Amino acid sequence: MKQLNSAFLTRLNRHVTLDSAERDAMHRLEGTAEPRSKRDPVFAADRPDDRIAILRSGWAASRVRSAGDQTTITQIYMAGDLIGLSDLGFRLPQHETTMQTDGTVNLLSRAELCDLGQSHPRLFAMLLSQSSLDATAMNDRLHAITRFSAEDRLMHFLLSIKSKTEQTTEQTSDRFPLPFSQKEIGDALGLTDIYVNRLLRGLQKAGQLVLSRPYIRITDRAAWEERLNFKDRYACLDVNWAC
Amino acid sequence: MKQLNSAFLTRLNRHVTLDSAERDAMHRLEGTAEPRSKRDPVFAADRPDDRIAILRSGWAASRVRSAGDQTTITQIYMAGDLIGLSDLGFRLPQHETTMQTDGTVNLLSRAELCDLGQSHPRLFAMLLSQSSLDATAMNDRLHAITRFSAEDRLMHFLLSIKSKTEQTTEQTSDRFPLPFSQKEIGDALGLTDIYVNRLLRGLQKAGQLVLSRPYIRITDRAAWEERLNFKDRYACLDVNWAC
DNA sequence: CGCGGGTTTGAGCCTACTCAACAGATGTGG
DNA sequence: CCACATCTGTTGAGTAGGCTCAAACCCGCG
Repeated sequence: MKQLNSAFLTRLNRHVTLDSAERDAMHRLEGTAEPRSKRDPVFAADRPDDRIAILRSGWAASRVRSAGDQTTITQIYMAGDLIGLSDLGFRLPQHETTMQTDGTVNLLSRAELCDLGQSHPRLFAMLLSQSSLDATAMNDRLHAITRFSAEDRLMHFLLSIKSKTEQTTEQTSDRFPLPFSQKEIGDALGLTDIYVNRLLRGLQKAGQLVLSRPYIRITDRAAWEERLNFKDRYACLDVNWAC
Repeated sequence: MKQLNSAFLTRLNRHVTLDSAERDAMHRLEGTAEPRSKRDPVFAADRPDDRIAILRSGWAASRVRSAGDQTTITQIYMAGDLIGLSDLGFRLPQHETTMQTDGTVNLLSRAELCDLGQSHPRLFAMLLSQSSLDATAMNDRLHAITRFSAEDRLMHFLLSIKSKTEQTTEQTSDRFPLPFSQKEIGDALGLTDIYVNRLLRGLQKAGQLVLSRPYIRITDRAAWEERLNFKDRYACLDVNWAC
């Protein structure tokens, strides 16, 4: 299979068929890929940046921090995700986004984004769809963190990571990567690293989980989804509404 | 002061100056207002609805529900807010949105939204800005719920409601409306109604709060903002980036 | 070899929950 | 207009889930 040049398009490709003009527009837009190492900021930290990024490979994460070591991981990005949409309404980035693994990104300015909106409204609609998907996933996550027990929260987190990896890569194996320390998982779930550890060990001991760093396998995914009433939003995305 | 016809424009008006063509476009788009009573769904529940709504007056709220009475209020909307952006990527609404007070809404189809994008890209950019603002507020909220103590969570909630009301109405009084039962506040914060009650009474007894249903007054707002390191995102919105 | 980041385990504690009961509103039908 | 049902708010007593503190272990790395 021919490797598409655009990570964003690769993602969309399973939902719509694009004409060649649209493909070309995206390719031109994405330009060249910049490498980033683990822990690097996605955007250079030194200057006010009005750009957005398309993550081409690797994982990234956004954090909110407050007094002391109070940290929350608010977003997790994988190949094809758009980074910086939530900063569009501000002059300065409100979010701190760093690479979670080594990877590459494409940077584009808001002006380029605008041009896209006018010349290819359908692509723009897809962008909106994608961002609505993120918002929906966020709502689900908020609900899980707000109302679930610690164990259910952890399960929900793992299921949603798994769903998202499936959106990105063609992969039928149950095994999927989990490039987070237990502390970081805690920061995503509102738990202590220590408690995350206990939960993981517990699940592993109960045979529900196989942990082989940095990979993980959920033994009986269907049972978990049943138990949590998990909805795979990624699976029912529909971007064919553009005029 | 002349009352603008568009709730969305009224909101934007403090950030940008719009030309008359843009105003006209919005007015045409919004069309007529439909009344809704408290607890009514914003969108008619019976048919798959591909529309989005602009809330013209009153408050609305979105909920996520899971097994039993596990409910989370994920979004709170006030006059001028756009409802349904997070469903754009789906055929069926993923979110259950109901009126929190009596009010009125304007409904528009996705097709109309698309037209707007092409004919008035600047308005579209503002729409994106607005939605990025919501996403940012959501991230802050996630952080608060994830890492704050119950009392801090409640304070954060009240501060953000207050900030949002200021965005909507020109109001210098410290007093602001809080059209939620204690159970609903709990659903927004991940707390029990009983515990919300204890917290509210405690704060009131400590003189930090004055409660006169359905209004509330924060006695020393600055102190709270200091304590929580509260950032008023609404205040620093910048929509002047359209090409 | 020492060092630091991540993981693992134990013991004790506190925050926020549960259950229960009642008082006040609000609303509804006769 | 009252009687009844329901929703909301208030308070008390007891419980437990997830936290804190502390210490060890593992592993890669300089």
